[in-house]
Amino acid sequence: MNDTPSHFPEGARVAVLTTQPLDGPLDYLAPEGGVMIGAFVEAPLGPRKVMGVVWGPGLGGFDASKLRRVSAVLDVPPMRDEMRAFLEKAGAYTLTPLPAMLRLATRAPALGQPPSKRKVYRRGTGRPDRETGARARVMAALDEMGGLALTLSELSQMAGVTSSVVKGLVKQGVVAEEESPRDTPYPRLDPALPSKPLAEDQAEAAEVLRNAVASGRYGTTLLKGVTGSGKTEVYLEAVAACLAKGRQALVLLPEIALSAEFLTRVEARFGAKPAEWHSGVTQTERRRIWHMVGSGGAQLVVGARSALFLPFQDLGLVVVDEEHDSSYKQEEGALYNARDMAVLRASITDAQVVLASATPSLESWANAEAGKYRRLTLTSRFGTAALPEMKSLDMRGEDLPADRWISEPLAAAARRRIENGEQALLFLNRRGYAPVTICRACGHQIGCKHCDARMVEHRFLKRLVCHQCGETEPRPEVCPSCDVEGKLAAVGPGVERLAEEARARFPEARIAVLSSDMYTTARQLKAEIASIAEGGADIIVGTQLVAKGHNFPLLTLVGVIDADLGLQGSDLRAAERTFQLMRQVAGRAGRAEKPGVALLQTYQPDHPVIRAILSGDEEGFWRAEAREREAAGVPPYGRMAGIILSSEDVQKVFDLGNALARNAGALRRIGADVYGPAPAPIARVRGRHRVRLLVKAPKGSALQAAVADWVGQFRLKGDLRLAVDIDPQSFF
DNA sequence: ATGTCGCGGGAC
DNA sequence: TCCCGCGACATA
Repeated sequence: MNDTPSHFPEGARVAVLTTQPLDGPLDYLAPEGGVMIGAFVEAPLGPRKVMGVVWGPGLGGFDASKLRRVSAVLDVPPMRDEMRAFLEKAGAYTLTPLPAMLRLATRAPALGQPPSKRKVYRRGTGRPDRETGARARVMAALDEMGGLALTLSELSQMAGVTSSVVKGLVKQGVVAEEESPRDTPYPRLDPALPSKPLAEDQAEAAEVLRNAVASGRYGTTLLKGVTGSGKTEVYLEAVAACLAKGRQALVLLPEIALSAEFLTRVEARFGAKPAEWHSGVTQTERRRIWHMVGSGGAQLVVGARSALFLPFQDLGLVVVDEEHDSSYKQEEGALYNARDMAVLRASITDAQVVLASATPSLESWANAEAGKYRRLTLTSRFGTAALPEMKSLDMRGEDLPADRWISEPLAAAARRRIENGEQALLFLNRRGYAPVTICRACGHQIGCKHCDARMVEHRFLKRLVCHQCGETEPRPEVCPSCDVEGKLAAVGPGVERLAEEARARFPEARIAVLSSDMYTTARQLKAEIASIAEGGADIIVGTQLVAKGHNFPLLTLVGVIDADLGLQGSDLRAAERTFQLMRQVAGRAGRAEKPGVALLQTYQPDHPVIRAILSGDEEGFWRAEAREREAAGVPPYGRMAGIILSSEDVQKVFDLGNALARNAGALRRIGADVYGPAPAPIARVRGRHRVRLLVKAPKGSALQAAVADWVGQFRLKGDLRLAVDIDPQSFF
């Protein structure tokens, strides 16, 4: 079957894939001593030397006399066959050129170089000339480590001494100083430690997952359960089974930088912290993880989506927590959804996938419904918490002034909670101060110069911001249309304006605002969340930032200011997103020590989505949603369309890119996913321009024809490729 | 990505 | 006439 040679003798023709933005691998001659397939090498490219991977036998079709020789084989274990297969399939799936895929897989610094060293200290053989308290503490600290070495700062901190005490002991040979590579294995995790007691349905689900992992085969399970039903404990048992089998596990989290809580739970279950991979980890640590994952020195990685491209030696389980979360979509460079890539990768390495969510994505729901994914549902809620009671507040009967949004019943409910020492959340999913700025002199609404959206006033930032393409400008004093001064008025609510109203309505209460543009660093945000959780605020005014992650034990009331907000407009996924968001936000009041309530202010209490949210009839909702999509010709999974264009007329291509951005709203209405702002969908590759447009459309459908036709209007010479099936299951 | 080549325009 | 800077181009 497999006739690809695994070793190429000196002088043989080999294909080498580099991270240079070419179309694919280039042919080289194997170096002295030959080279293995998958080997990391250094190869000459023009006047430079670049890193690459031996991808296979030479492709030929290039003048043999012009071939150059691979200049060095790097001292890194070769890339495994399955990793190459994964990168190729994932690249084909997402229409991403292979070099860009390789870049994802080599996101660690100084790959080829030998590991840097640092000094470490352990117990030596000598005896101290004098016994002092400080010296005794150093010895005790080292004895406690049972032969494991410590760094100078770790040791002096543990012993509570200055570094000179340690240095003094080193001179006498009491403490041994050694050089040790920084790339050290992670502490062993012990899957045999006892788990938390599990409720009956948790125990059953855990057993199913343990058996699935034990099978050593591919399979995907959708693990569904409301907030607080104990999904984490259940999938940690799958992780335990995987580790016990000697295989590696990966847990993907959407907001990893904010997930200190999760790491603590892992430590409680397995006795040590796992490796942590996200954009915030240091270069040294990235390198360590990359190497340890490859050599088996890391059993469990907890990470962001890019952790999927680490060189696992034997990956047995991938958990995608909050699988519906949109941050699994990578929208720059390579375009992919980590949820789908997890399924693909697992199928290649005979691993299990657990997709965990309280509100699964329509795609996963459809795959479970079709029998492609196993489904496990957790119903009982663990501990004392109960599902928050959910009620609608019919706003048609409320007589609110035009610049106020908190209804009387909601304000009264919030007041009662605060008086009890509990917390209330006022939720409005709109960043900034006001969504519309209108000129009272001429009626002009300030729009974005680069796309079809309106500019949103952000008073905190003192700017107008486009939420579609990211364009910002200072807040103008005069109307850009009629030049009249002082007539620009803010219309409609944003979270900043809601906070203003809350401060006026509840002058005694401590009010915290949680919106992403108020915090410049994740650290700041993390600190604010922690302080709120400890009771540092009475009222939280927030955007969807509060829907995720952290648990607020004092929060017993969730008030949704405008539950209909997401249902306006004609976004194809509006219903799905609103349903998920409302259930998630309401769940924030379900984790408190006392039973909570969620109040949804709405003008359409009879809207089917609002009714589904209130009744909790998820199955019914998904079925209706799937039917509706089918009727619209837009199935949960569609096709990815890639358009590769020749640049006969460069300006036209850029016009297309700008048109894509300008018409992003219109495209979304027909079900297209437009990734990135203005020229982002365009990549220039060797004189040709590549535009990628992701469309969920079945082959041969009217939608697909419409997009092709639309692109055709630009009269570009190029081929429209509508090829790749986007359901990861269709790959195997 | 990035080094090289070739060309146009400005300074001398 | 020289040289700088920019864009196009090729990389095996």
